[in-house]
Amino acid sequence: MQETYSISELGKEFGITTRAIRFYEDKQLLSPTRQGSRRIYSRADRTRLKLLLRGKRLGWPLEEIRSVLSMYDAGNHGELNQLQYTFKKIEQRRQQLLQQKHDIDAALTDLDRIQERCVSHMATLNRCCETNPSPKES
Amino acid sequence: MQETYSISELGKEFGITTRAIRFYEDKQLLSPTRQGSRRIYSRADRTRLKLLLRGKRLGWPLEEIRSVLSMYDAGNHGELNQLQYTFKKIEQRRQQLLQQKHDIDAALTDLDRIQERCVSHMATLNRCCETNPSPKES
DNA sequence: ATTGACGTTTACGTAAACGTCAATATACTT
DNA sequence: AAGTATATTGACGTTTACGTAAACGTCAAT
Repeated sequence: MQETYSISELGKEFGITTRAIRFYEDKQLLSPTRQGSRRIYSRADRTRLKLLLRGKRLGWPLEEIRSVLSMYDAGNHGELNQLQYTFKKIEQRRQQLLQQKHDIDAALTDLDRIQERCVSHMATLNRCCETNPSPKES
Repeated sequence: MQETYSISELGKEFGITTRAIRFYEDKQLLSPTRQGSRRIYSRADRTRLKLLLRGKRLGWPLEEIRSVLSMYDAGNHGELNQLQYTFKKIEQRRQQLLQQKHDIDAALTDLDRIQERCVSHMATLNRCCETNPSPKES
């Protein structure tokens, strides 16, 4: 496992363009160090990117992803009010995630039903016009 | 429960603008009947809209939502190849949903950890400067 | 010395998903 | 008849999330 990564390495690993990665930096989601003008990504940076992409798969806009990523940083320090605020924010996020989970379960149930209907209709078609009656081994 | 709905009724019920609803129609996601020029939404139309919004909560682009909605229609009829195609598509969608579910579980676990760290740090703060030592009832 | 791979910034383009008027029509109410 | 509420289409604007060049730097290998 490497210590640092170039921008194109990360791009290849995660299947995104370097343009996208630079864009995320522009939006304050990443902040790699530099060697001259070149970006050097640490393991922590890589993890951040990974989390970012997970957020994307869950359909979050970048702005929300940014606020979630800030929670990862904010859990350890800061003043009492800040921590309480973070705590609350996390609760809200949790509720949204549970809502999404319900939506997923509902969608999966729906897909089950549709697939069943699909199968039974295919069976009907097979009974109606038997062009391919139980193939035997040669 | 009503038989039909106006566009603004649906908008209010689901917390979206009529502009959005018309936009969805423009994109072939809805197709209400008309009374003159006015849109009349049936229960089936309402259900479709509900499914659409579920897709939105899961972060799907409208184009994907359209293809998913078409599965709901396509399960019952059509030729064998069509049904097999639909079947395959459903499988793909199922995989994506399972992926999302994993992402959600991972995110929930992360939130747990952050919150714990939050709490323990708050406890530390309390031990350090006891400005509010265990309030008693008056 | 040049080629090629990789990197940089700057700038303009674009698709998706609506928002925001404006002008107009229809329907009900007072 | 006039006002109010609700509807329509059409056109243009906006935000998000990048894509797509353009023009240039850097370094290693040929």
